[in-house]
Amino acid sequence: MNDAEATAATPPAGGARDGTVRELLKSSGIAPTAQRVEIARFLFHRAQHLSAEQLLAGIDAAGGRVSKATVYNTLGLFVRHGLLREVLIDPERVFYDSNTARHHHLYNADTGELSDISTDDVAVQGLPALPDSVELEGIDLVIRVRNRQRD
Amino acid sequence: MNDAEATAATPPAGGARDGTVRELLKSSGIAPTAQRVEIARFLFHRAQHLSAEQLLAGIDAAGGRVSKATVYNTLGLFVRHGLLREVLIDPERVFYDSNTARHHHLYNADTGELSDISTDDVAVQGLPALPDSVELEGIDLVIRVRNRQRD
DNA sequence: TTAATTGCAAACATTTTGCAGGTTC
DNA sequence: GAACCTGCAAAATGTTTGCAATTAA
Repeated sequence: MNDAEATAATPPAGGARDGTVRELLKSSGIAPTAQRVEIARFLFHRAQHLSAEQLLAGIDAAGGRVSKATVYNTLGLFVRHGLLREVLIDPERVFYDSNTARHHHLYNADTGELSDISTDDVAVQGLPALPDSVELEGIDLVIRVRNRQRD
Repeated sequence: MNDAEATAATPPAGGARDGTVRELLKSSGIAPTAQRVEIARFLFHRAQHLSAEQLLAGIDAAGGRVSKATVYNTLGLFVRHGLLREVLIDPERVFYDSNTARHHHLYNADTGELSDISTDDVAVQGLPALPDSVELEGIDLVIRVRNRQRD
């Protein structure tokens, strides 16, 4: 029910905009089809957090024409290729973060507002030594807050 | 498809076991119905991470008789009363952590194994000053790893 | 006996899938 | 023209809800 909205903090990882998007995709080993370019343009224009539905609606509103299946396919593809980061904050839906630089999140459960926190401000201390059998995939830090006043 | 399994690290928050569960519920302002006691016994017997489905299956296997609706109702109730903590790690389903003491998580995306990390080992440094309008609800730190070797 | 709780089944929302038609190199 | 993509609609989850029957204080 909450509307998670992006609060840009740092520029998009790839720094890709407009025509450059095609290059970004190619250099990531992704065939730059019309739909993928459309989606990438929308996503990487600025750092933001979007659900699949929000993305689809946004592209629609911008006059784009991409099917739901392709949106899901493409989001998964971008995540696998490291262009996008999944953010699991709301059990109802997955959010996709077009800022892939290392950073953390501040989430207001009441407003649904999701904002970035730089690792300069908040850091994780004392990472455990990982067994040789595994490798670090990522560190997800979410600071959850809510508006003051009890139920 | 992964099976998230618990790796106990610290004893259950309430330290409740057997008959004491009834007291735990009462002192939390929860009417101790047969089903809730059943669920609480199962959950708080030890620190663990369970999905709703796993909980239901576990109770079933133990000879208990609780409906799916009641499982979901009760999990939500326990979370609202602070007896349980939601863990959002897998977009497919919510996990519930019966260890409500402050701690972090280590998640192996390949095996689905989820284990606790003490705040003595890994700590978050430099919490931002929060505006007066909000209060801290919690800090979720997940260290994601996967087995070595590429796709 | 009045309010709260349970269980069933149906309803929901998000995400995935099968497959026919298109596109690309 | 062979492999890959797209879009539609249907299917597959996990979770919630409506409501009648049951239980509890």
